[in-house]
Amino acid sequence: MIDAAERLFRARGYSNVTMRDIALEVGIRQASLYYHFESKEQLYVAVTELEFEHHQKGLQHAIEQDNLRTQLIEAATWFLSQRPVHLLSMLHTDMPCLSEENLKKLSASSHRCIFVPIQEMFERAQKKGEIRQVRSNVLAGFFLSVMESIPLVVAGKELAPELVVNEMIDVIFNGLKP
Amino acid sequence: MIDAAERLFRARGYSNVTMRDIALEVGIRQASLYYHFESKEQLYVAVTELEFEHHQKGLQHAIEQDNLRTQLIEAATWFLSQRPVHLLSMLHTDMPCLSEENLKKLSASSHRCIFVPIQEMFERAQKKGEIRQVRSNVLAGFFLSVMESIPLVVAGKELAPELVVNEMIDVIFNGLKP
DNA sequence: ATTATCTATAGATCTATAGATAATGC
DNA sequence: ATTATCTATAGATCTATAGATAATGC
Repeated sequence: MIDAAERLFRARGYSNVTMRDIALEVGIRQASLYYHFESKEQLYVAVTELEFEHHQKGLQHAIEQDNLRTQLIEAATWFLSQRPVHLLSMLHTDMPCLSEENLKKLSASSHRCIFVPIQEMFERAQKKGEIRQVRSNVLAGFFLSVMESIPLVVAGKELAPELVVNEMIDVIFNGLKP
Repeated sequence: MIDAAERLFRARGYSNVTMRDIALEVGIRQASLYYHFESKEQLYVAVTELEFEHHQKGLQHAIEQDNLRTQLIEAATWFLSQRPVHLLSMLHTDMPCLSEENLKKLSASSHRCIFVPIQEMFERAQKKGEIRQVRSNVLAGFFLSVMESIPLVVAGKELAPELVVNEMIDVIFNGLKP
């Protein structure tokens, strides 16, 4: 049930999924969903929060690596192994449909579970002298937005996502200079 | 009218804007919109296509620069001077609400007007030996997705977008190596 | 005569609630 | 007795159409 809702919300966005769509996927009637969740909004918030925490756990393995390059590759591998989060779409299109309170809750959640772990990878690498000083929040946004764009860049071509990730991480480290 | 629709669609997405919202913004009644546009979908397509062509024109100035670094800075400056396109959200959340035909039309439009111009900047720079060989479509996706994320990274902080752009372009050229 | 608006409303959804019903566990 | 479903439906939108009306241009 949570899983069906997650799949649909992530694929189409909050407003483009109806309670009927979710019920159909689960194999029950639309009204029956209200026995488990008090509203569509609450269902969305519950599902999305679990998803964020799931990613936080999934990123642990990447964090445990001992150098930034391996950390980023593992983080990218993790994201590619999961359903796309479409974080930018979520923040831009879905969140404003929610109540002020839920918006704050989910924004904080996405920040804590996804943004901060990546940001801290960069910060630790800077402290160890692995990379030079660039605002760590810029780098985290940079990395995450590029992750979001991979499905799009790959779409249509016979191009392996892992290959794109490698090329991308290589650019982050070595730049484009010849 | 086109402008009001564009502002609303871009700010909230196709499904979260009603014809009533647009009419209210314009100062007429909802039904009156149907004198000018045969449907909500057609209005969205018209508005969005104009927007893409507007960006194509705006990117011309960047293309005319004689080295990649200046081209990217001018392109970034252009995007920051305009309402955010939220291209990723559009492609992911809005487009699937349209008919097959309109979806193809707008996908092609966004590719031709926005993606290709950036991609060609990278390709020309590679031919001139300014940068090393990395798949140009990966680089274009890379650059555009990072542009999309800037409003988000900047949000809340007292951080100038231009500063973020500079840091970002510097990373693209020189990498993060110390 | 044409153009651009308006009012009114049909028809389709969508969320959410009320109350009935069947199955399960004590 | 509790749990999880169901049917039915109220109430709120939303898109789009029909037909009336006012203003403009010949």
